[in-house]
Amino acid sequence: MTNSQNKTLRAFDRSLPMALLRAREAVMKKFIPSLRENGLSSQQWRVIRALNEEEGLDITELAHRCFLLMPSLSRIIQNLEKRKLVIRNQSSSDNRKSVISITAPGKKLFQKIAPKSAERYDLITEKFGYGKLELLYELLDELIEKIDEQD
Amino acid sequence: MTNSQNKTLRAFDRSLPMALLRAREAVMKKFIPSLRENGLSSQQWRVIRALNEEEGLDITELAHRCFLLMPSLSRIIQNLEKRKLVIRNQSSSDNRKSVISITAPGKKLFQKIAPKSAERYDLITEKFGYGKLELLYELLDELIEKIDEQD
DNA sequence: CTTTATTACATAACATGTTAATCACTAATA
DNA sequence: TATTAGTGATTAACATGTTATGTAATAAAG
Repeated sequence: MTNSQNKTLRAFDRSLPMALLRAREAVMKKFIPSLRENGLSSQQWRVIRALNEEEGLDITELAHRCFLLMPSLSRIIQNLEKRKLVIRNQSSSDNRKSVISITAPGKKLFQKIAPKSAERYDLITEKFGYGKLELLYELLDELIEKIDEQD
Repeated sequence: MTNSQNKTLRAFDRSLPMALLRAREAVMKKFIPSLRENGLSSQQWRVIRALNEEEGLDITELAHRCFLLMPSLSRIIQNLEKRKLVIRNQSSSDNRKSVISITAPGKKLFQKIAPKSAERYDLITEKFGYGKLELLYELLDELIEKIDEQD
């Protein structure tokens, strides 16, 4: 019997979006405070982290890597730019493009926060189990893959 | 070797929050348009759905069930109230409490949208597999549980 | 009964999510 | 070359996320 044959929708505890939201919330809960202490939102942290991984990314590429929409990222970069954590340069080959790089203070901030992130990740790995975590990643990847090939 | 011993953080494709965010996005992607056609956001839909399941919930309980913060829910209810999709009543036992109920038009709207939601869910179940979906739910629940008992 | 603490909810302020519109620049075509 | 289409990025407008603060009602303590 499929769910659509039920007149009543499955309850929230069997709602996949809600389950994913709750899990995400649980994972990040204890890390957010250390970000806030350093004046960063989780989105700003994603940008800093991406730029630390690879310097000199155009905004479209950055949006893709950080899973942010362009308007959000546009504002975030303006914010980080004012705080001298990132710097913007015009692309020489295409004047429409801005190339964003992390600054020295940005890198310093990253170095300060990164251990907290790793520590949190290790704690979760230890508690939940490495194997299960890998399995979860696999399932999530496969779920996305199957849905995308459908849509 | 634990990850924290690496100087470089794991890349985004091994970031659990990002993986959960992407999965959630994939799941909801094709359902959002049918909500928008009916003038609802996904959060407003959660509220309508919760109230259809059980009428007469106070705002705090509603926030808990919909996994929304009170300020967000406060605005959402004001919005839905203006559109006559829900109605607010003062609690007789406690004058601080507002009891929210779904209206007849609200129910009608729910009935219109619910099949689309169920259809989407069935499609995902079919493509991904019922067993894997159940396994995913279990893993997510256990992840949350383990993290919560830690924190 | 009065003071104090707590609870339920609302509001403020700012960051982000989201869709649409705009603007500047580049590419393609007549 | 002039026109048109496409691309990269920003801005606008509104809903939501998030923390802090305010307010009224209730509960607890004295």
